[in-house]
Amino acid sequence: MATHTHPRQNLADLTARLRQHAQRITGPRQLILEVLRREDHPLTARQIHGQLDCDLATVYRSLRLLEEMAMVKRFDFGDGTARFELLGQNDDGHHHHLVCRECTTVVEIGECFSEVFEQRIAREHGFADVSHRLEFFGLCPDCQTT
Amino acid sequence: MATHTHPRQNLADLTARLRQHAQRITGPRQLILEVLRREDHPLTARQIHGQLDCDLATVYRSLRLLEEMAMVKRFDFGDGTARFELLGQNDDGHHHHLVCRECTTVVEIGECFSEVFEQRIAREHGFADVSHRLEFFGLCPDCQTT
DNA sequence: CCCCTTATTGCAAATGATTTGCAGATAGAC
DNA sequence: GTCTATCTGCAAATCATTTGCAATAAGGGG
Repeated sequence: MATHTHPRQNLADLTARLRQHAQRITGPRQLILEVLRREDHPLTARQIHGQLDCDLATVYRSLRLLEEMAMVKRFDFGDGTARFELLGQNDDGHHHHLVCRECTTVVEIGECFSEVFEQRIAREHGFADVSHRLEFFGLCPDCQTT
Repeated sequence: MATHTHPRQNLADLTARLRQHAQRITGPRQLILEVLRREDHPLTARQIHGQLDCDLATVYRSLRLLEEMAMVKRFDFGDGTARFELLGQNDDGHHHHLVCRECTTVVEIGECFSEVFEQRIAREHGFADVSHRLEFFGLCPDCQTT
């Protein structure tokens, strides 16, 4: 589970998962899943909305729902805009990214180095249920030729 | 430089540093430095403004200036609100935090584990000038008794 | 296949953090 | 003290995200 995989799940499975939790299987919800399914990288609500034909508010509402049912994971690259990735079954989606400061190209980083430290930090400070958020930033090969 | 220190710098030094870069040594700018100087933890612009008597916009403008001159460092805990900490001289301010998900109590984490990985990740993906952002989240001792 | 109830959508307005335009205020050089 | 460019305060603008509400549609029951 250390490696980040993109199983390219089929829509039927996704719909089934959606059905387990959500009240209604609606057009917008399926469309959002379709968009996320064909992307390898996290998308903003606005980017998703751009490939769809429904209200932006609906995109936000659906993403929140999908996040609550652990079908989607929210990432934060510190630019004030949330990004979303589809999660596989039984995947907690924990992984990291390497983001280009210039062009926002995203590389998925499968491994996680900080898990070991989580334990120690939790113990040292008496915290429970400790998780972490780690993202890398730099200049991608293309953007270095400035 | 691995440990995060709070030298509690004196105001004269801070003002001197401010003078090196900024155009004017103004009241608001000195006040903001004073507020940050007596806090051990990152503060939001609003929190700083609460202890001052100047416009919120001025606080934002000043923080931006101080950040540009590396006297202040901006942190992002993923809640949509930036937080700021005073930096010591020649301190890049790189360190991490352990934040309580309930009460937002912040523990400063001096050590950094990810530096080693930065190098490798940069090499593996051809990125240059790679940095990272890492924050831990959990439940502090007080908030576990729910 | 239609109906009915309730969840969901679209639209517009609200929110909250942060930024910006502009006219009046003020550091700091002379 | 004067003068001028840099600040500040205030109000309005932005941007991501949320929310109220009336209109719409999903899907269980007949």
